[in-house]
Amino acid sequence: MTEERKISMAVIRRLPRYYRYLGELLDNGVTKISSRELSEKMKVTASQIRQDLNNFGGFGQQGYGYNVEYLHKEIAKILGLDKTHTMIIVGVGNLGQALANYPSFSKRGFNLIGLFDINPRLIGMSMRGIEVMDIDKMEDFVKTNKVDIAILTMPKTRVKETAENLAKWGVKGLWNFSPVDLFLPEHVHVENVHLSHSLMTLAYKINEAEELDNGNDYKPF
Amino acid sequence: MTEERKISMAVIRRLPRYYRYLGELLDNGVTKISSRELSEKMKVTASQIRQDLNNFGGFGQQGYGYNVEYLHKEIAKILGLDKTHTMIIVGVGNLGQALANYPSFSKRGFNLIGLFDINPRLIGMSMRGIEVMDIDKMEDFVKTNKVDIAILTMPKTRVKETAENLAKWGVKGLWNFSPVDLFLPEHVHVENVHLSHSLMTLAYKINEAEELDNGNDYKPF
DNA sequence: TAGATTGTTAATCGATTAACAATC
DNA sequence: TAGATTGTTAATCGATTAACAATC
Repeated sequence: MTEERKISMAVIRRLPRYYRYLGELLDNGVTKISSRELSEKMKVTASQIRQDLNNFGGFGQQGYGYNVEYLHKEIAKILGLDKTHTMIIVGVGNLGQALANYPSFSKRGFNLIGLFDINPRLIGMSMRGIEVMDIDKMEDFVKTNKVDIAILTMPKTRVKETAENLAKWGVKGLWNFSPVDLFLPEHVHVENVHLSHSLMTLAYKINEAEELDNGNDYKPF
Repeated sequence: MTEERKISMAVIRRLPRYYRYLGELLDNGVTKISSRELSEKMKVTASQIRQDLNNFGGFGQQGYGYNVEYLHKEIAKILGLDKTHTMIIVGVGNLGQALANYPSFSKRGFNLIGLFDINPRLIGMSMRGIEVMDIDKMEDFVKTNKVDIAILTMPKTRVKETAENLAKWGVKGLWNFSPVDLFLPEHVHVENVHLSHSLMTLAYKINEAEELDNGNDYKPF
């Protein structure tokens, strides 16, 4: 029995950035890089980069550094980008349409195979060669097609119920854009994009900086 | 001289969730709540809630708990939601339009005052009562209007230069939706929304779960 | 007053950084 | 071989959780 090394999400969330940066190096014809060089360009410590990578194996070579192409590929494997994933979008409003038109997803093996909405004016329309279907047809669709990921870009009132149904029908991942917390069985993975939270965080940063400029600490009373 | 209590971003990023949840309680007519009750509903520890809040002051009352309305308002103040913020959107493609139509921003005091694009087919169009302007007019606009936040939803090739210009022209916060790292003077605050990173993280979770199901650890060789 | 729950200090846990032996 | 840089252990730092005295 191999030992369980539970890797923290803090590590995982840094990998896409490494991956992106290595992709840029690759495009620029760079073949090798050391953790120190990488750390300087990415403004993290070299130690962190080496620790992060060594959670998954020794990808470098002492005295040399890392082969860019190899490391790039290995990170892809860790993240599961060497596999293809099927996706549906539930709620084809502005945001849903924006995501449907995102070209870089399919490049990374995320293939959109279905669009669903409740709005009769949208049903039957075609985007990226995919017809928008009535949400009533979703259960059938999900059960007959293998759907890995459902993108939830619908009004928040219907998200909880929809998420629970999708989980029941075998969808493994939910990419949730609603300001709603989903508590689902642990075999269903949820990734939240809380845009309003992100904006509030930005407001905090701006606000805090101004208060410090004015020489004021935050005073509750 | 008041002491410097540098509050970590980990704490700040939890506040919007508390804020949202308290708002829901408020809508449901709940007037008081204890840290324990809150912790059970939000699936965090009561200790963490109390520690987080006590970074900013004592908002509760021993033996009673927290007044929902008061705490909700105080968190708003901490995040700077008691002030209004002006925003412009730079790049009115699918995602920019989606954000322009997001109703909840203005509810929280984030007011959209300008839309900019490079595409002649979009320039002159009107969204939410705001005309899309040529990006050439942006410098003038930013310098004559007080712009707090610029939402960057443009192609990544032009983001770096645009961000540097906006910083120079006095914009305090950038909400960056491009897969680009911005290194700017520290008085300019950047909040990144890296959708592709988020999706890759979801792919990892799905993938990892399957490998564990199959009894496989990740094997690099 | 007795019971409840905060505010806050102390203990624990986990993540990051530093250091260096291994090795290419 | 000498120099460089990894992989990995040890030290530090920070964040979370536990405990409890203060107090409403």
